[in-house]
Amino acid sequence: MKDIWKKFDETTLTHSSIHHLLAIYSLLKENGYSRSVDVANYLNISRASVSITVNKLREKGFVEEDKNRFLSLSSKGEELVNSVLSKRHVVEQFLIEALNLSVQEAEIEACKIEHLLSESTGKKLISFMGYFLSGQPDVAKFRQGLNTFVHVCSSIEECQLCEMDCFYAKNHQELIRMNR
Amino acid sequence: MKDIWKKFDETTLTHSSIHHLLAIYSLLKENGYSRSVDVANYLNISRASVSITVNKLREKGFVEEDKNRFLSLSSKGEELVNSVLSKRHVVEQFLIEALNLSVQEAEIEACKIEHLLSESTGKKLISFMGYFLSGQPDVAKFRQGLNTFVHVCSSIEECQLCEMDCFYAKNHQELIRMNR
DNA sequence: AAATTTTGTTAAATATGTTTAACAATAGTT
DNA sequence: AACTATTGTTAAACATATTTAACAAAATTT
Repeated sequence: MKDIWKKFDETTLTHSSIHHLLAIYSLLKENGYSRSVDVANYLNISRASVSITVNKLREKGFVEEDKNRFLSLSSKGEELVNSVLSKRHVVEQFLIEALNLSVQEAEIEACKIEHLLSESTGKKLISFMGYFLSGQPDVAKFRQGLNTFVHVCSSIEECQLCEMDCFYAKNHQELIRMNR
Repeated sequence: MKDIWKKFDETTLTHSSIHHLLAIYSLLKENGYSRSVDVANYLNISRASVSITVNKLREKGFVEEDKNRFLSLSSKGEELVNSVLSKRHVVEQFLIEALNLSVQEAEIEACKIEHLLSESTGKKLISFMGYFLSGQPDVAKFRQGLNTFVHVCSSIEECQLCEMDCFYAKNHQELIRMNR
């Protein structure tokens, strides 16, 4: 019950470690190989830092290293990367298609939260987006309505959407512009 | 362009610090006052840790302390708390209403991402949920369709929603159960 | 083969957020 | 007033992730 706020740090791997894995995956896909120095350049951090992190990831069984120190992902590592990339991808789609964020904004936002979403939430969002992108007539009408809808703040008591002060009202005009 | 993954740490305050502020806010609302020891008990961490963090928050101008060491939020602190609570609240609503998460699950997921969402994304989600909860006939039809919709994975090439392997397919039956 | 560059590691430092233990100051009780 | 309990701070320690600098090993170039 308690300590919900501590779940933020209760991840299998840290944000940083996960991005080491994502880097290895991307480099393998792009170049066919991945060494520590490539990861360092990819992530724009020092070789020393990568050395430490990759060794930990190897010890934990996410990464494998061959005789020439070329890196690859274990099946465990691949699974994690797949899960994170899939979640990132749906979140991006939701932000772009449902909330009208730009591709760049969506990329930034999705990268921050991708690894924090649970597997089940990720799957539910995939299901939601499967419907949202299905092209069904009811969905088309909904989306049309969504694009022309203008949310108006009622009093805080009535409005289910805010706490304390009205967060939304602050930049209402600005938002209308962005939301188009 | 680069270093999108580093934005994770580029927050005004850390997750931990923000939860110190949220604790002070909640305690003030609940009890009318808030001391360091109350924050420590609320967050279930040591007094020592709170002492250090609260002093930093005071130096940074988010927290004020009176002669008797009773804590309060500055306007800057209140603004941040309002923003975070508002974002948490919409995210929870989305997870509950659109994705059918339980209240408990939604609380956990929202707490992890609340402070990471940008202001503009928060507002766009509020607008989206304003429409989603508006009760309009088109929305009602959409939601009906959503609740009966079963997402089926096509091949990865066709499906826009996955990367690498199919993340969704793994527990398809399980998901259908959960999504009801 | 020798010289140079690239790559990976290690050590020392910084920053954050924790802990426990010791201590000081304040508050409450008898 | 004296004792006890509560509260806040400081110090030392640990964990994570980063840096720079020094060094060793490997690969490449001349």
